[in-house]
Amino acid sequence: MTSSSEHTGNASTAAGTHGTTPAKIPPLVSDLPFRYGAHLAGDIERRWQQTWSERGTFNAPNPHGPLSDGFDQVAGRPVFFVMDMFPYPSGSGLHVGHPLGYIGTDVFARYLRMTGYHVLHPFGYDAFGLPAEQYAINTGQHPRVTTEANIDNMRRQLGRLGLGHDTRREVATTDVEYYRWTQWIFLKIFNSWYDDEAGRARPISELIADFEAGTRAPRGDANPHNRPWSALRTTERRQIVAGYRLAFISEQLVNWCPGLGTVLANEEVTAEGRSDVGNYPVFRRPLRQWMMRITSYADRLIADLDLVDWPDSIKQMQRNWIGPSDGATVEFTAVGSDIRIEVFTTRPDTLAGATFMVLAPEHPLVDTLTAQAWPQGTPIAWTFADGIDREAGPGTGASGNRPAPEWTPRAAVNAYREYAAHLGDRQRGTDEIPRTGVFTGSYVTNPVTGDPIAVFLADYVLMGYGTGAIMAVPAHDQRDFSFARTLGLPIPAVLAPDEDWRAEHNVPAGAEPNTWPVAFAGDGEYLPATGVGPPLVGLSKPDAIKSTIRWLEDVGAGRAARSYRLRDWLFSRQRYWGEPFPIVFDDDGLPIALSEDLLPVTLPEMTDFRPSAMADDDVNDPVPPLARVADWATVTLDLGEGPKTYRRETNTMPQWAGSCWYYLRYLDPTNSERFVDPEVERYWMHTPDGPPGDGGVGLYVGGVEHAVLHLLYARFWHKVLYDLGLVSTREPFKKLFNQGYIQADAFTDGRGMYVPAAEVVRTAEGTLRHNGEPVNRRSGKMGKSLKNSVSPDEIYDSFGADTLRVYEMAMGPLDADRPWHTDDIVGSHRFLQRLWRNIIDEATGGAVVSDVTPDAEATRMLHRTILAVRADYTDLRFNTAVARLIELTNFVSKRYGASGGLPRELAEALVLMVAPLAPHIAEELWARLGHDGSLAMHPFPEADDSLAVDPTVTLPVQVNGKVRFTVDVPVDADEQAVRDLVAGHDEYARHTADRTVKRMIVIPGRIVNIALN
RNA sequence: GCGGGAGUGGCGGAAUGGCAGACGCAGCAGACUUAGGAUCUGCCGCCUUCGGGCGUGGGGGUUCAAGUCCCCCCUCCCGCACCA
Repeated sequence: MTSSSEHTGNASTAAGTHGTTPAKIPPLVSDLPFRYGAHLAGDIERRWQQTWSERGTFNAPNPHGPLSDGFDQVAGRPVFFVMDMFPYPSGSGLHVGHPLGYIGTDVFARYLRMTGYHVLHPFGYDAFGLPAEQYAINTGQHPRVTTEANIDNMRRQLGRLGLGHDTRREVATTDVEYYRWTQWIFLKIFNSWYDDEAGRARPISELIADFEAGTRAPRGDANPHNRPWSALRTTERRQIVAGYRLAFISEQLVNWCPGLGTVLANEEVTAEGRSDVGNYPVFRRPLRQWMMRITSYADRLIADLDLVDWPDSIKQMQRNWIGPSDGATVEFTAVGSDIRIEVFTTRPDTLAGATFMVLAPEHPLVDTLTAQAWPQGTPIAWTFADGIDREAGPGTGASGNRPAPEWTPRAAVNAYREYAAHLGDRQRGTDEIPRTGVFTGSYVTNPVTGDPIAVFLADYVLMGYGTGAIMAVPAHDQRDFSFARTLGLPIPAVLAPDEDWRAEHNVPAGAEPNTWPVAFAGDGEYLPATGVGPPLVGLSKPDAIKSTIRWLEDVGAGRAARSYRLRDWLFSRQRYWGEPFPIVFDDDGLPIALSEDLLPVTLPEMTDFRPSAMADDDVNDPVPPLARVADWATVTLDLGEGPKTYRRETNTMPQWAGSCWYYLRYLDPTNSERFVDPEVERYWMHTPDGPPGDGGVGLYVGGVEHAVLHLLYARFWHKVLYDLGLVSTREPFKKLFNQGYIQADAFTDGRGMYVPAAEVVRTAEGTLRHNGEPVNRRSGKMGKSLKNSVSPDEIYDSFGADTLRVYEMAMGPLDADRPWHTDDIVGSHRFLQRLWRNIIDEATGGAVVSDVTPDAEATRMLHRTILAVRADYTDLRFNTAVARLIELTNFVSKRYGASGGLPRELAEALVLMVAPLAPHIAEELWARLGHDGSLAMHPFPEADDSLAVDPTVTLPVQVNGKVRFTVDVPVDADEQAVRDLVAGHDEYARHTADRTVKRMIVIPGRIVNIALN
């Protein structure tokens, strides 16, 4: 799961005295052998990491099966599954921004263990896909080699952070034993169909059984043969069934990226029409590709967002991405033939104003509809709308504005389709986009008015949305309006604009719509209409829509419909480094699923695995690298009909496939019989008290960049698995949390190129320079492209991993972006140093604690801190937890620093509370305080509410809302006692002299406010 | 344009409607020091005639009391964007 979106900008965030990246900070040295510094921290951290590893401290036993050793000791505990979005093993290693979320989940998981939970916290690597393959190509190595090396490096860097993962469960999506199950799940999806009536996926065998039994007939659009099932040939039947599968091959207009040599999903293409990976141009072209029918789940993907505890912003992004809109389909019949064209509209109420129709250039009926000759009186403008190259096209004619005789509708349509296919970048713009299009020479009949209306092709109608055709109502839709203006089409009004709109656009009442500056898209009064449509005058918009839909259904010209922005998921890639499909083809070209016992289909070794280079305008079908492995691409198998030669599918699965289900494999990573044991799955994924089907990963932390990619795909797969009874919860991730990004100053030179931030120096005059040249500072997400990365290794060496952990948690709320300042880390280091010095004699290394009972104030401080820190950890507010712990540490060092050491009770509570944040130093202190073993499972300190309260409280006294003085009152003083005390105070007399006291408000334990006139 | 989020000291950030600025960095003063980028102590929003006044993007409002709730506006960030 790779992020490639860098967000830069906001140069002002880093203004001020901070910001320059300092030279490397040498480790702090000291004569005292047991002073807590980088050296000692490194020593402590190495030892404890080794101890945890040897003892398997963070191994979480399963209820049964191979990983169940030690389950008896945790049986009966509440269960919690904490998970990070696994990384793609980048070649450039980690920077300090990467582990932010990993530290967060580790702190949380460690806290949960100390509060009695049985915690599963695994980790893994998302190692297939474009970024890994591009890296391998760039370095001239095999992706398996680079991937393994990168994983090793990341494991080492993360290992030094002391993350408490159950390392036995580590998975990489590229492991054969992992991707065999990815292929297995693909087969489950391939062998399923969506039963709209049941509202769920079902095995394809049940559909076939229905067809066989005659209890269900194939849908009309799935059965072009128009014969009953019993009369169909085997190939025809297979074709029909293929049209139902959730994974299917389809010729679609896809995003073709010659630069990467592969097609891409919509989600992988930027708004600028370029690839998310590599920023290459992307073109639309029709290709036969694997698709996944995610659109069948559109409603459930929206509805079930109500089941999960996710940030509202992410839920909203998913809703927007799925983008449901309600309306109707309306059928128009062609004039002079019985061809029927279906359009989708959200405004059936404006049907009477539809004066033309527009098809997407790729619409399948275009050829059929294109006329032989231009109808009499066709305006010249309709025959070559802007966009067709007049210089090159045959339509220019000698005079330059009159079509030549050979400029037929066919020629115009073909020229326009050619033009539309080569539109690269999506044009942006907020206002007017130049409208282009061409007349097909055909007319259809408006079912309400009975008028013939012209059918155009225009690129503003998209094949992928609705039906790929629209009825154009220029008076009430801005796009149709500007198209009508360009081509001189009529613009009759269905609704009268309201006064506000007329005033805003300076339109007099009753003005002709073709004098309006823009279309009126708002709500207004319906005008009396001619024709046979339903009466709408006086109705509200929703009622008019309902009324029209009822009318359409009555006359058989349409029905209510819902359309989605979401497209089906383009699931194949013409690349090497991905999961091979468990699919072969026979002579009739229909896909055949391999049986489960033929899994895994392993990726063949290739020395030249690069995608076939293709020019931007090459219209040949791309040849995937696997197609070049001849002895792999064809295979002889016995699939029940005796040994036959088959052609393998040579595309590979997209990067997202492996990440769609890895959370399930963590649960049972060594299972060779199943993708996950059902009992183990229920144990970890189930929410004990929730409704049936409720549950999911207890906490899932990752970046916001996956809001509509991974998180949508994974939910889709999970729902298919749920429908098939293979998992027990409706949603995969119960709670989602998005950690922020670490920002860092970046610097550009005079040419606007980034220069390495580490080499920028601040001169004596305060200007920033690189190699003597002045540079500009801006801020952006830390990363290679901005040349502002800081490696965690540098920080480990200068301060230790515990300091880095505390710093990253203290910087701010976990979900907020925050700027990295190496200068600030020293504060976190000082905190740990002070904690250490409070307990350890820096000369001898021995613990110095006393057996005295903490005094009342210290006890109060301790119990208040326990209360606050527990709440902070529970709610992932680690920044305020750190602040509380620093406060307590500072307090006890002042109170007990000069005496014979901290009271043991205080020291131990402090160590235990710090442990989730800074586990190595905490373990070391715990050991030096005389304890055997790890504190990882030691109960977290409990607060006693009664000890946390102060017997007297200082109440602020406000006069007219401003604090003027304070009074000390017993904590249990009643309101009257407080009143008397305040009224008798000297300051009271001073502030109320010459004034009338209107009221005195006493909020016991909180505040007093005196309201004067 | 549509949808979402955020504006608090020099900086990062705290504040169930109840003392705005916890905690950290930076800064200032002092102690200990050959030394300090170590440690310790204190100060640290702005203005001030030292009474106090002003302060959470701007303007209104509700309230005894508003960073917090309501209305209007401004700026910035993120997502989507010809989706009929």
